[in-house]
Amino acid sequence: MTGLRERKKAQTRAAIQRHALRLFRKQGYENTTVQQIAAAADVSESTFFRYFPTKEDVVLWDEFDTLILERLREQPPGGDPIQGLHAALRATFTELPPAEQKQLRERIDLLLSAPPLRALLMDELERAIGVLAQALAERLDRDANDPGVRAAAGAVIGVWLSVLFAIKDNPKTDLGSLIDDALVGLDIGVGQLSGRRSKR
Amino acid sequence: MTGLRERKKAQTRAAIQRHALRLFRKQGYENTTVQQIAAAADVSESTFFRYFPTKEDVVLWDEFDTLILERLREQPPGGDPIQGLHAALRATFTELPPAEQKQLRERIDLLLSAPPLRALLMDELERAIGVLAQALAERLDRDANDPGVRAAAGAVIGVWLSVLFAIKDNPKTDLGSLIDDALVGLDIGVGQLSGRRSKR
DNA sequence: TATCTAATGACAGTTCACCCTCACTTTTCG
DNA sequence: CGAAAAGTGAGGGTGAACTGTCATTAGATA
Repeated sequence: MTGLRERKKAQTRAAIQRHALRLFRKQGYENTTVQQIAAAADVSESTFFRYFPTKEDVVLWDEFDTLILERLREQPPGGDPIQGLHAALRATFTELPPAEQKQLRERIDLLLSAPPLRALLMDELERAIGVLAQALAERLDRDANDPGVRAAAGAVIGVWLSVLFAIKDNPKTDLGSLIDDALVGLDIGVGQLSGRRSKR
Repeated sequence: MTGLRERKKAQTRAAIQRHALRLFRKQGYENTTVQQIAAAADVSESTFFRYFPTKEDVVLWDEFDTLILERLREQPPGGDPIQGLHAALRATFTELPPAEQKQLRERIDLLLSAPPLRALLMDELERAIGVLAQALAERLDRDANDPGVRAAAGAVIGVWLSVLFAIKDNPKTDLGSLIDDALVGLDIGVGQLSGRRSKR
C-alpha cells in the first residue's frame, strides 16, 4: 500500500502545479515568478525545484497523443486518411467531459503564450511525429523511420498544429466545430488541389 | 546615396551576426554569452542590444518561405498536390549554391538546438502557415482564414517540419535526397492509406 | 570650421531562474 | 522506542540577459 510519505509528495506536487497554472492563467507565464508559485503553494522555493527541475516543467502533462492514437488505430484501414483522422480527433475530444475540454483549451493557450512553452510544444510535436510514425508504420507495414512515413506523420501533426492555432485565435468556438471546420475544409481543399472531386 | 554612417551600421550589424553564429556553431547557443559575442565583434554589450533587442533575434534571417512559395505558385494547378510540393521544395533547394545549402543546414541545426530558438521556429511555423494559406486561398479561390485552407497549409508545413527533423538527424545526407525520400514516400504512404494505387 | 545629431562605450543596477549547503522535522522500519 | 532515511526551509550565491544613464566620439550639415 502507498505510504503516507508518497501520498504527501503527490499532494505537494499537485498543489504546486495547481497554483502554478492558476497564476499563469491569471497573470501570464512570464509575469509569474517561481517565488510566487512557491508562496502560493506554501512551500519553499527549493522545494519547487525539487519537484520540477525547471519552471516550464510544471506545465508538462498527461499527453493526448496516446488517446488520439488509440482512436486512429480503431479507424478502418484503407479508408480516406483525412476522414479517418477527422473521426479520430473528433472521437477523442468530443468524448472529453466539458471541464476537461476547458482545461485542455487553457493548456493550449498557455503553451502558445510564452516562448519557453512554445519550445516545449515543439518538443511535443517532435515526439508526436515519432509516435504517430510508429503507428502508421504498423498499419502500412513499413519502417517507422522511413522518411515518407515520417512525412505523413508530419502532415497529420501539421494539421493538428493548425487546429491549435485556430483554438488560440477563436476563444469562443468549441473544440468540436473547430476540428470539423478544419478537417472537412481540408478534405475539400485537397480534393480541389489534386483535381479529385470532393466527396460530399 | 547611402552615407558613411549607414554603411558602418550595416557593417556592425553584419559583424555581430557573423560572430554570433560562428560562436553558436562552435560552442552552442546556450554556452555563448552576449558578452562573448560583443567581445568577438569588438563592440560593447550595449551596442549588441541596440542592434538586436534579444539574444535570439540575432538568429533571425531572410526567410525561405517566400522562395518556396514562389516555386509553389509556379506549379500547374490541378496536379497532384504532393508532387507539386515536392517539385517546389526540390527546385528551391537544389538551385541553392552549395555554400548556402551548408549555411541553411547549420541554421536548421541551430534552430532545433536550443529552447529559445525552438520557440522562434514555432513562430516561423505559424507565420509560414499564414503565408501559405494565403497562397493556397488564391489558388483555390477560397478565404485565407478558412480553417480548411489553414489545415491544408498546416499539413504542408508539417511535412516540412518532418524534413527539418530528418535534416537534424541525418547530418550526412544531402538536402535533395532527404526531400525526395520524404515526399516520394509520403505519396506512396498516402496512396496506401487511402486505398489509391500508388502512381509509380 | 563650427555646430548639431546620432552612435558608442563604460558602468552600475535589476531581475530571475537555478544551485548548494546545512540544520531541522517527519516518516519509516527494525 | 530509536536509529536511519527522506523531505523541507532558510538563506546565501551565481550567472546572464536585459535596462538606464551619461559622457565621449564620429558623422552629417551649413
